[in-house]
Amino acid sequence: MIAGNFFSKNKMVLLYGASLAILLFLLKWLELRFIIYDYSFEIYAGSIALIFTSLGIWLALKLAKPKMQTVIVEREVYAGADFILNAKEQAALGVSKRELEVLELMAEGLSNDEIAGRLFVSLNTVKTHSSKLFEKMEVSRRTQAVEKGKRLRLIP
Amino acid sequence: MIAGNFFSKNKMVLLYGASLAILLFLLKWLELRFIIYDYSFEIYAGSIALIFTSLGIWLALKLAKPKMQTVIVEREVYAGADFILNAKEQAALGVSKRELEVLELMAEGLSNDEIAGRLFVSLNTVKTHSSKLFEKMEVSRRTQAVEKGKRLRLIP
DNA sequence: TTCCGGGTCATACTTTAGGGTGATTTTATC
DNA sequence: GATAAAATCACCCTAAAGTATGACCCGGAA
Repeated sequence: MIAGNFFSKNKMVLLYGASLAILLFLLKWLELRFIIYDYSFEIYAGSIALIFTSLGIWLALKLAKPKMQTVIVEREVYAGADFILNAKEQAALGVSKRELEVLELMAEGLSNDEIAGRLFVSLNTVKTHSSKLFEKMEVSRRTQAVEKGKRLRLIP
Repeated sequence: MIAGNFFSKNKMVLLYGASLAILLFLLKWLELRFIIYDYSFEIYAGSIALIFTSLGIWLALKLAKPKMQTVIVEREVYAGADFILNAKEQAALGVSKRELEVLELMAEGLSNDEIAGRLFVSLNTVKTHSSKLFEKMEVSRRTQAVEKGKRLRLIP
């Protein structure tokens, strides 16, 4: 992409040079035909113009180069910071705080054993919590609990 | 698109050529009017150099401008309702359509057996799909797969 | 004080999920 | 038509999840 642009730019410069040369020759020809004042002066002026134009181009390209390296790639930040717990649903289902904690960790994809480690309790305790949670939420699997929990806004 | 670019570039060149011709003619005209090449040849040459250098700079900047427009800013606010599958991630992970279907049903909280019934395939097939899916997604549990799938926008 | 709900833990058991291997068939793709 | 990828299915085994039951502790309410 960048190399392509550079190539096209060079191409442009060359094209410009060619057209300039053609123009100058055309001028020269016209000059020779109609007004022949100073022969060597025209060549001198033309070459000066050519050289300094190319110098200007080169200078500008050289100076503008660092300016063009603005490559910005922005990705999403996974918004959803605005989570408010649906306390009514929680109360309606009779889900306790601890059970909600378990549900949250379930949603993160943790196993019962990992949840036990996270909450500093035994595996059996987590199992008890999850069992009661499933009963209260009227589901039979952790995946269902997570899905329903997200739907009822018990978890983000 | 490409033809258009080329045309506009050529247009630029032609425009430049025209302006160059005009400038040269103007110079010629000035020359004829005041006859400056006798005593101030240096001034003449210097002004030519100056004019054409700035012309070159201007030209180069003009041509370099479209290069700066290649900046693509991708901002996502994650509205929620409009789900668009992240095909890049799917391709990057090598997740097939069928595996995505299984993942979707997993996210709904269905068991492997239920997924098998939904897709009219055997339980073993679902297991194979899920196994490959987990391998590709680099997870080890369905809950993790669902969580990561939602995060990478493979599923709503 | 008694009672109850929440939290803790344990044991035993069943079900589901997941890993590994191998095979066949369909479907693109070159 | 050969090749590769996807989809299908089976069997075996282990790990994890889920069910059932019982027990203990603790703090607040009746």
